Amino acid sequence: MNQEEQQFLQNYHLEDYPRPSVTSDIAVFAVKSEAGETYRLDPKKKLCLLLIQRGQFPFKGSLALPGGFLRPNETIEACAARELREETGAKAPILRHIGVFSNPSRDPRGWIVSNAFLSVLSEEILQNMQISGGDDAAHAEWFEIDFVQKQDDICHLTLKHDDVRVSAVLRTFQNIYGMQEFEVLENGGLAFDHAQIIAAAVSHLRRETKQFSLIFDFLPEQFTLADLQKIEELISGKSLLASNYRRKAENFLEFTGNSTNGSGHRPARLFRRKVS
Amino acid sequence: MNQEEQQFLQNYHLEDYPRPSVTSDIAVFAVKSEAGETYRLDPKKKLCLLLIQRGQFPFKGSLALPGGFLRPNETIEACAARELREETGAKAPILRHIGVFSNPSRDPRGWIVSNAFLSVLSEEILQNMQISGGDDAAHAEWFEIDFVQKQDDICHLTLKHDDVRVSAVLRTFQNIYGMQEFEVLENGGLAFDHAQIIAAAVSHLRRETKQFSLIFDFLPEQFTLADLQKIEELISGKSLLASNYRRKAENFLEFTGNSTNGSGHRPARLFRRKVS
DNA sequence: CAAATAGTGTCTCTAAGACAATATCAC
DNA sequence: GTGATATTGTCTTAGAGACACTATTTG
Repeated sequence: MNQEEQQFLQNYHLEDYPRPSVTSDIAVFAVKSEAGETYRLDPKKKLCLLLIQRGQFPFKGSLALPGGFLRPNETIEACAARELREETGAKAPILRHIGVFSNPSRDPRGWIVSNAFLSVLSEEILQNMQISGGDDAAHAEWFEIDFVQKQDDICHLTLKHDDVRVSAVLRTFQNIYGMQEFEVLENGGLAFDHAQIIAAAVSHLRRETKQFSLIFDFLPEQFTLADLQKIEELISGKSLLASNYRRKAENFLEFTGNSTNGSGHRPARLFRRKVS
Repeated sequence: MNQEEQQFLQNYHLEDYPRPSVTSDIAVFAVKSEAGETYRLDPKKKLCLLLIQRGQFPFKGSLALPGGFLRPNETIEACAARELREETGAKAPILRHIGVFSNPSRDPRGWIVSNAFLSVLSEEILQNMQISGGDDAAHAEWFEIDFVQKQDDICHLTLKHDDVRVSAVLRTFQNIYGMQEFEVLENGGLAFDHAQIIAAAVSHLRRETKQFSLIFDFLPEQFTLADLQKIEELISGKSLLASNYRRKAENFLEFTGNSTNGSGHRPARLFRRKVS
């Protein structure tokens, strides 16, 4: 670096120009088993999303995605991982950046650009984890999520936990630059533009699981083909024929040599993800 | 909004917390025809990327992607479109957000988070456009781009214009969150982390054209199957059999009723993108 | 044995790769 | 006709969807 450049940098002050605040918001998904199974029946499973109840203004008391402000000397991914850990106690093994939400009026506090992330936790990690609200969050909890595209381009997003139930309505369309986007018609009480971010996250998750990416992150190291298929069905919202799914999945799996037992029916072989 | 919330917002000052500057950088691709064709031979075509030569520090004189700072009251997409227009005179019909680059040391001026975009221009638009450097740019020019993955995970990026030639070397890997990423081994004189951004853009462009997305944006409204195939070949770096490509492409096309003529060989039917 | 889930085999249909053959223009 | 590109057809192989059938466990 020459002297002229050093001079330039010394006289250059980023603070002289307007800057937004930057945040990460994280949509964390997991599949949870229902406790109440009867003899020999497999446990029911649900696709869940981690939400916090906001303890502070704005949107105090509303449900929101965990997230927070980018700090100096960290990347946006590190910020997402840190905020998730601080607000919920969850340690994210994977993170996918799914979009930037920069509508100038998206936050009543002012000019805040949000980076949306998608993460996935396995039920195994879930059980060893105590989700807990941090300073900014009154409470973190798993909500059963349901996202369906009704007639035309109208999507219904439903989130349930015990007697708490949130229903948002969105419209999907192509923006002027050719990208699929969601517009919130009713936010159902969700904070900020988080209904829109959740819709984008589900959409992204569906794309990735279909091609055997992200789907393994829902499962422990060893799992059965039925486990894998159930997750694909939960996420896509469609039911599949086991024989065909098995054939397709086999390319991505290797047999561990182990099997399940004590299940009241034929044991299932346990597989793990093939490294390839 | 209740009074308590109003009070909160009045006392809340985003400026009390550290904030980064935020920029957009845009990788604009186009296919350009070579002038020197002989009788009856189709013109040669090249995949090109729009670069500017920086007129200011830092990286004064280096090649860089067009881009600039996010301003109040605009979305990050609007910022990308505006900067592209200001710096090069190009009006982007499409824009794809391809990633956020937030390494704290990526810019010597300080804490700057960059949003990378991908855009595509048709040769038709190209001809009606006078690319011109704006205030920040000494010069905007189209560079023939070549991006190949050699043995293992090493990628070579080459950019050529007349006697100017830039060669960068990158390594591709999965980051700790499971995403494909590029690490710059030699930046070949490109400014900032732009070699990394260009690699991500090419990678994204290849994914999208393969599924008949973005590919039509290179072409005028009416085009022949050979036009379409040539672009797919330029982007993917592989050559295809016309008969097979035709069969696959037909699902996305509709015949206009028109044909080419005066080309010295059998006329080709002109198609347009099927709306479906 | 019955209930419940695991796993195999096969038929059909569609899509993709390879490649041969024919068509049509300008000179 | 020749050179160049456009277009059609066909053979083969790989993969997905549908579905019938067999296998193995526990109470």
